[in-house]
Amino acid sequence: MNKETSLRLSKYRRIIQKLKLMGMEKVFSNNLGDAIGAAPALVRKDLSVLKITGHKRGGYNIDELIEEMDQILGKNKPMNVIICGCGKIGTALLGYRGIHEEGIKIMAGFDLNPENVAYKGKIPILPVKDMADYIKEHNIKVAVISVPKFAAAEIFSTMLKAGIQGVLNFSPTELKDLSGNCLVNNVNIAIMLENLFFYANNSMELATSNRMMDEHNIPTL
Amino acid sequence: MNKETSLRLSKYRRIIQKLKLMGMEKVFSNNLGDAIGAAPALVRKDLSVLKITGHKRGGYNIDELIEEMDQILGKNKPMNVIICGCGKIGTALLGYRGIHEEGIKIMAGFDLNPENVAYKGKIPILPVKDMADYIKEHNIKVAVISVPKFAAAEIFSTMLKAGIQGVLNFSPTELKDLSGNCLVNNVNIAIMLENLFFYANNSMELATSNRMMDEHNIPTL
DNA sequence: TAAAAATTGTGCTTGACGTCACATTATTTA
DNA sequence: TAAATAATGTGACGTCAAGCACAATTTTTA
Repeated sequence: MNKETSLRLSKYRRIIQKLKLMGMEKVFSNNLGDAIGAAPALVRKDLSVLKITGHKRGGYNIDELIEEMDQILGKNKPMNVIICGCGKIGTALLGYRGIHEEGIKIMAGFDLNPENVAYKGKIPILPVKDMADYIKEHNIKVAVISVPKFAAAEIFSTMLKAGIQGVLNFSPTELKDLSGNCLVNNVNIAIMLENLFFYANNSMELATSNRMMDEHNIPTL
Repeated sequence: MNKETSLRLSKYRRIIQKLKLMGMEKVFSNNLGDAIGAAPALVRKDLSVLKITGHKRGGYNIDELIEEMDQILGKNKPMNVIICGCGKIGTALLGYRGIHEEGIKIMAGFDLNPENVAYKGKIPILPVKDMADYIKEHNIKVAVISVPKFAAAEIFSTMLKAGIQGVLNFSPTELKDLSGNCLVNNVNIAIMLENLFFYANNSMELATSNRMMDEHNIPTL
C-alpha cells in the first residue's frame, strides 16, 4: 500500500466517525468518495484491499467499518508519541488539541534545557540525554522532531538506535532512514510556502492541470 | 507540472545555494540526484522542462542555475505571507526562523482577539475582521491558516474572496478551493501521526515496497 | 413472482511519472 | 589530430495508481 492510499484510509475513518455520531448506520462508496474527492470505485478498491466487504445495494455498515478500520489502522492499540525539541513548534504541539482528540497521547517532551521550556502542562519535559532510555522503557514507536536544523540529524540517529519506527519531522533538514526500519514524514514549512508562491506566480499553469488540483485539494467535510 | 516536481525544484534550489556557498561553480545531474534521492535523468528532465540547459560534459553552471530557478520559483519577487490564527501553532510560526531564512516575510498575524496573543515581536497582530482589507491593500498572495477547526472554513472563504492564491492550512479541516484560483497545502498533523502508527503497526508491509520508501524518504542534505 | 433499480466488486483501460539507454556533444589525453 | 572519456538531452519503455464500465447481487416495487 502506498502513502496516498493509507492517508485516504485515515480520512475514511474520520468521516465514518462523524457519520456515526450523526446517527447514520450505513455508508455508500460514493458518499466517502464525495467526502474525500475521489471516485467511488477507488473507495471500493481501497476497502477491498483491506478485505472490508460491503453489501450489494446496501453499502457498508458503519459499525463494522469502524471496527475493521480501527483494527487495521491500529487505533485500538495505544498511540503514544514523544516530542523532541520543545522550542516554539514543539511547545505548540504539546498543547495541541487536534492530536489528543484523535486518541494520540503525547507521553513526554525532550529538550536540551527542559527547565527553560515555557510550557506548563501535565506532560513531563525531560532532558534529551534521557530520550533513548525513555523510548526503550516506554516502548515508544513514533516521535516528533521539532529541533533546530543543526540538531536534527543527530537526534534522528539516536532515535533510530533506540528503535523508533515513525518520525514526524518539522525541522528543515530532510531526514531519511536508509535501513527501512523507520518511516519519516518530513514537513518542511518553508518549502511548502515556497511551493505556494511558485504556483501563485505561475497561476496560468495551475488551471491547465487537473491532476495537480486533485493532489492538492481535498474537500472540506 | 505536478506537486512532486515543484517540490523537487525547491530542493534543487536549496542544494545549489549550499554548493555555491561552498565555492563550487558547476554541478552535475548526478550530484543533484544523489542529494535528493532521484535518478540523474530525472534531474535533467526537471531542468529540461524549465528550459534550463546544461553543458555537455560540463554540467550546469551554478550561477546560471540559481538565476534561472529564482526567476521560475519567483524568489526574486517578494514572498509575503500572513498568518491567520495566532494560537499556539500560529504564534510558533510567527517566530519561526526557517521561514525568514528562506526569504519569506511574515507581514502580519490575525486573530479574533489580537490583544490576547502572547507573541511580542515586530510583526503586527491585527483583528481578523481587518484581514480581507489587508490582503487587498498589501496584495498578499499566500496565507497560513492556523485557526481552530470550527473557524477554518469561514476564514478560508474570506481569503478566497479577498484574492488569496495559496494557503498553507494547519487546521484539521481539509480545505479545497473548487474554483481553482487558490492552491491549498493541507497539513494535518494528527493524520500524519496516525499514518506513522499505521506503518509501525504493519511494519512487514513497509519492507516489501520500495516505491513507498522512495516517496517517504528524502536524503538528508 | 417478475421486473426494475441500486450498489458492490473487479477486470480493463488510461494516463502520468520515472527509469533506461543511447545518440550527441564537449573535453581530455596520447 | 584522433581516440577515449564524460556528461547532457530525450525518445522509448515499464510501472503504478486511478477511473471506467459492467457483471453480479440484493432490494424494492408493481
